[in-house]
Amino acid sequence: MKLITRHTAYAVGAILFAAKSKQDIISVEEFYKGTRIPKAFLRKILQILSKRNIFSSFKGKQGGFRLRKNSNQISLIDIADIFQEGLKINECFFKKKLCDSEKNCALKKKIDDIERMVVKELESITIASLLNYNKRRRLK
Amino acid sequence: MKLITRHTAYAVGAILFAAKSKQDIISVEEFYKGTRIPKAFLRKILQILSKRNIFSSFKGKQGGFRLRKNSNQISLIDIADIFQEGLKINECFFKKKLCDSEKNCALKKKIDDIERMVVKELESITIASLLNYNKRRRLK
DNA sequence: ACAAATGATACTAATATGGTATCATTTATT
DNA sequence: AATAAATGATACCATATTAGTATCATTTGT
Ligand code: FES
Ligand code: FES
Repeated sequence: MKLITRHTAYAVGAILFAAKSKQDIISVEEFYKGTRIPKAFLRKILQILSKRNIFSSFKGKQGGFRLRKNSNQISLIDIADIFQEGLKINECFFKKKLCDSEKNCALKKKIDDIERMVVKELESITIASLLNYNKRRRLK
Repeated sequence: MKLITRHTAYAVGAILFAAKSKQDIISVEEFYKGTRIPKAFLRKILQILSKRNIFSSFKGKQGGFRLRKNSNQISLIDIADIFQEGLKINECFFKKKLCDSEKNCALKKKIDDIERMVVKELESITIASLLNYNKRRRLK
């Protein structure tokens, strides 16, 4: 079904790594060592995340990225929004005819409802909640 | 987000059309007139739906397709299952490393939960419920 | 015999996703 | 001042998925 794409998942991976790290500024190289996400790709993702203020970035020697928000202030929906254009609600699946108008298209209405549910769920999943999940498991 | 693809939506359109029609056997040409879904494509979709026992098909002159199930016995999940391979639950988004093992990957767990929710919702949307929705609107 | 239908299947086109490469710019260090 | 280590911007390529067309074979009513 692909609720999230690899971009999103990788971004989450990078953010999780940064959130766990005690280091302040982390370079792509270091992210790579921690996550094994292909370096060039990872870099592009981090650049985008910087532009969107999830990270701040520092050029030049000793440069890298610093997580800019607290882990409970970042939710999956934020990340998915950045990388998945399609999060916007779909338009008419048909080219009319099936339903008199898009406004009272049963299929569209129902699917839109589900999408809204999914969005709400994604909102509720924060980076912090992911960290916690892992921490809890580790205790057992 | 694309919970359903065009294949699925078209299939639903064709099924709705057949369910509403008083005609018994309907040819692709007639489906086309009713739905304006591209004929060749529609035909392929109907063929697939026949193989999957949603329609029975009749070759030769006066042939076509007859809806084989009652409209409350067909749910969106049935159709989506046929046309969207990806309904199966996703595998690891990464190539390991981020999480120790796929079994206790927080991200995957949470996304899987949402997917199961979506599946349940799709199950609850029957062709009959779509027909009803439209009927109800029309009364106002 | 023929025309009107579907079956099977191969092919093409468009789009979205995933990923790489390169040159420009900035900055800490020496 | 020179250099090396970093990101910024951006163009490009590769792959997969989705969407759609075309064609030949087969069946069947008239
Ligand atoms: S999907 Fe477009 S009018 Fe129903
Ligand atoms: S997504 Fe694969 S181990 Fe977490």
